[in-house]
Amino acid sequence: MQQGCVNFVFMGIKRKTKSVTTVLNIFEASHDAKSVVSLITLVKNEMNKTTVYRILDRLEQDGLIHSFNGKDGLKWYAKCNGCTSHKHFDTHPHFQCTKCDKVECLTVDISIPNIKNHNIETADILLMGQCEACCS
Amino acid sequence: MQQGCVNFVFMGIKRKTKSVTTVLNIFEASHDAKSVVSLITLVKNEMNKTTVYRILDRLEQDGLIHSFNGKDGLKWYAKCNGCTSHKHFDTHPHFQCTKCDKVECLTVDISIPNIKNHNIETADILLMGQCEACCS
DNA sequence: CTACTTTCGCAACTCAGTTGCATTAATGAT
DNA sequence: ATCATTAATGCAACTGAGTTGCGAAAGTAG
Repeated sequence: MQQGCVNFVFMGIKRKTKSVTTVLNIFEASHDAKSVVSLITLVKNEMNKTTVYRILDRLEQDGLIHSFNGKDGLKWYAKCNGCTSHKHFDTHPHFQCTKCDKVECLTVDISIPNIKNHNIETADILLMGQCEACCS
Repeated sequence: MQQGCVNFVFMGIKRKTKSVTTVLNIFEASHDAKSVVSLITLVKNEMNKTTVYRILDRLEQDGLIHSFNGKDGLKWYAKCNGCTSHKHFDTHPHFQCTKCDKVECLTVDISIPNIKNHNIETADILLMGQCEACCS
């Protein structure tokens, strides 16, 4: 018998704790992506790093946020417009600034060609260069 | 005054040691990408892991191989056709199989759109799915 | 062969991410 | 409101990729 939080479709999150709310609020506040490392620093007075990792896992399971690797191989998370549904299907590209490291979700569509004898399911696309602030 | 190895344009590699030859031969033998982890295992009887990291660094400086992050954030290297020159300009996509983890350099061109107020310099594109062997 | 300098091996380290377990707290049931 | 259940948390210890410093080994020019 399932209990609570019926709005979380995949039941990654089953109890809405203070920590979960804190993390969710951060993602609501800005749609910019955040590295796990920066998130841990951001909430270090409120919760343990293990908790951060586990909450991010669960939020991703529920399709509320999505993850990808930044240019240094570190893990980043973001809540983009496409993240509202559990039908989260993600080929949208990300942009990371090579000067300030900021990461943005891009709304442009990049078409993935078919590759002979390969079954393509997803794509991670990371564009790199200078962001608006660092361009000028 | 520069010495030796005049064919290495950026002088990452200055001395052709046994270890360098070993690593280069691996990349010559197959154009499939290799993770650093697998390379270290492959040559563990011949050299130290620190040496592997340093040789890969130098070979990349010289444009003989190129690097990128795999789906788990681990570093991979490959020698593709485009790697022959020091004018190595790399937007070619990679493919990683979600079943067997194998990575291939793809020769298809994926066009990167311009992003408003952003200066795009490079792109890491990783397609994922099933490779030829794992499709059937 | 010698001198110079790159490269290597080793050991110790950093840091992201994980795991196990005991404790805490959110939730449904009473 | 209280109780029982079990998800979620904190902590400490761990794993594993990648890095660093330094003394020793080995290429290369002369």
